[in-house]
Amino acid sequence: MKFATLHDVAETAGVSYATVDRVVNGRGGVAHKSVVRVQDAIEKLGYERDETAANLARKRVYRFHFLLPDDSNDFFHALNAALESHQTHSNLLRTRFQTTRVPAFSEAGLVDALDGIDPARTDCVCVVAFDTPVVIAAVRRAKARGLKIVTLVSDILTTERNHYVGIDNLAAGKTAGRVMGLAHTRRAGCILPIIGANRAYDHTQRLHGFRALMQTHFPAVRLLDPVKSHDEPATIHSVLSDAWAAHPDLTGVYNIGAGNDGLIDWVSGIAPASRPVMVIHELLPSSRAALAAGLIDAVIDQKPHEAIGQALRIMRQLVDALMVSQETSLITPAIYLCENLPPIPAIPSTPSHRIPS
Amino acid sequence: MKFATLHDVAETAGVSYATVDRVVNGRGGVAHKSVVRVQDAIEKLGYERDETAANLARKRVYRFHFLLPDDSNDFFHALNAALESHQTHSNLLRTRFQTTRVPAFSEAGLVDALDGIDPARTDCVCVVAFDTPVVIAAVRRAKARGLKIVTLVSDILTTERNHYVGIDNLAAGKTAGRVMGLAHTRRAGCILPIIGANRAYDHTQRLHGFRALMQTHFPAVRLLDPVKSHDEPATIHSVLSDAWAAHPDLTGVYNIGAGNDGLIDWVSGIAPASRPVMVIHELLPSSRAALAAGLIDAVIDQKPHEAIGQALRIMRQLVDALMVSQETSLITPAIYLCENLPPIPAIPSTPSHRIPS
DNA sequence: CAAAAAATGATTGACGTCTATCAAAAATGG
DNA sequence: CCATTTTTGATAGACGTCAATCATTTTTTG
Repeated sequence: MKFATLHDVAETAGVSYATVDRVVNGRGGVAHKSVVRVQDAIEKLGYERDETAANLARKRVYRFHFLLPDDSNDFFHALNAALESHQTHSNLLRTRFQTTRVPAFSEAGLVDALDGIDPARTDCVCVVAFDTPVVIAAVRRAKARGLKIVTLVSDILTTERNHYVGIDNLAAGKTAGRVMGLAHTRRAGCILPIIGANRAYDHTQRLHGFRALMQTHFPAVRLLDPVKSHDEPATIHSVLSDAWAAHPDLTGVYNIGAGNDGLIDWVSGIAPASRPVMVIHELLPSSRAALAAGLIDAVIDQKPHEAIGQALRIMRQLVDALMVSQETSLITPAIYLCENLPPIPAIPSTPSHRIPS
Repeated sequence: MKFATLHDVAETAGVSYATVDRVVNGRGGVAHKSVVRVQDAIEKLGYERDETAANLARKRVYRFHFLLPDDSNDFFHALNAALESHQTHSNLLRTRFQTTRVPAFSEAGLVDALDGIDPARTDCVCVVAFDTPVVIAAVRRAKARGLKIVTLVSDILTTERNHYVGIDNLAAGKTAGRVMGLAHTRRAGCILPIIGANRAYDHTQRLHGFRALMQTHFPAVRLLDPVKSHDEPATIHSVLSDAWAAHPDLTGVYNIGAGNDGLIDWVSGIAPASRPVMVIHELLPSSRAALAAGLIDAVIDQKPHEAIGQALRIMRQLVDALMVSQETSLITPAIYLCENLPPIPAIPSTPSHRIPS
């Protein structure tokens, strides 16, 4: 039941270890018949390279640098938590992390951070970028220095980064629409979409998806014009009060952006029997609690943990230089109702070495 | 930017490597002050054990044996596929798999398979068991031989296995209920639950959750008595035809068990505008296609891939003997609508060694 | 203070792979 | 057949940890 080693392969192939090494590592200078014999032996023994030993010998270490917005935005908190969770669980994979908080929405801050990354101590950068010429130029400089760039959550000009891991905002909006539509099966209604700002590309994408789906599949439901919230709880609260007064027939609210605390605050003052169907984004402590309490109906979540995991996988592949296809990995959104809330992740705190008792 | 090694720790602690080793591996016989110095050095250097080197040195190999029902049931196919997917991706973790197909519903077959597992070549068994005295006795014998036992999907007497990884069927039923309820927001309705058989514990659990949720939160919706399908497509088809004839006001169908092909077949003959809301279980090729085609509304999925992943994690922990708490890990169900279908997993086929071109 | 016990040091050979070097053998060409 | 070239063999030192041994030093105890 032991694993076959390269030495075993050499023995059953009837060649030396050196030859086997030349074959499996593609060093060339091996006669065809020897290649065949080695491959046959590998096949026969079911040999699988022990990647851990290989990485140990190669001294390969993945050095990743994350640039995350230093935003009060809940979602980035969740993203950060996801990153930390992955950090503690990925010591198996010889990965070193560095994280820099970049002032939110600061072009200069992002550019500075990018320019400050030393390719001598970093292999790959994962950045929540935005698509402006200045940032793109900084990304290009970083790539010229030999760094690999993965954009996260928010993409830039396709040709300049190596990969994008993100959220399929169109699908997210459509999913929200489908949930909302489900709640309007065989009945008319009136829905208020709330958007952070028109300039937020991801928000317009979601709105677009939401609208498209509602219009094709639920034409009996009336969509109000989206109102802007600037992602601020207080604004959302007042926006909702106004809308509720102006449209007594309101049957649904879809908050596309952040600031859900204001929404939750508002809805907790509405009679449950008559409150509109509430669909929001991002599963966070507050939205989770509101969902569990029955104040809102559905949360569309971007699965930050999965996004980070995906990013890490791709970053490793980039460093290993076995990255050819796919330039973008889209995360499909999850739907949470109050009955399928995932367990609250336990606090890691796993020392990698045993402390004697 | 290099990683600190145990030798580095020894040096900065001013002790020998041997002492450091004794500390971090808890071998005892170390003076308190030395322990402190080592711990301080670890802290100072930010040392983290290189698990890959440790596992290499330990020659630790996880040898897992899976006993899965050899059922035509779609779900077990999915489970099997998930297992295979994990197999190809987990060569990093020094894990050896063995899988035995056990004749479905055959107590004797399961017992034979369990008794046939040699503890000399297996560390941990993952089994889809059922809770009968004979099976429990076999599990007890296996444990007595030194094997660790993880039950999957279907649990047995709690005290006899080491861990249960499974599906929270109550939550699954409630989730289905919530989805169905959402589709009956502010309107009455009439729903037909279809069950495989009363004796299937998981089915009754789901039904229970479904009922409880509907009755408390959607009292205006009438629940018909559940009809039995024996999980057979043909039966489901005829059951649906009958119900549709008997209850022209039917607004929802919840199929708790398998046999969805019959359901899909039936629904494709109904006018989309008047068809009931269809909620079913398990995302499989056929149900996925039906969802995408708009023939059904929601699929509640048990995430077999995650379940297997969870089982593997726990099995490793059991073998490492760092398993104390938790006796059961419940998987929360996922909700799939046609807009948030996950990408179809790519075919792996990753040779672990490079083949020269 | 001597004897026993406890703690520490020094060292070594795995584990499976990578990488490199040097010598030896086999195939090739003229 | 000799001189090249190509292909192979043999070997050794990493990588970071585990596990074990044996010798030595320090501390404790009576």
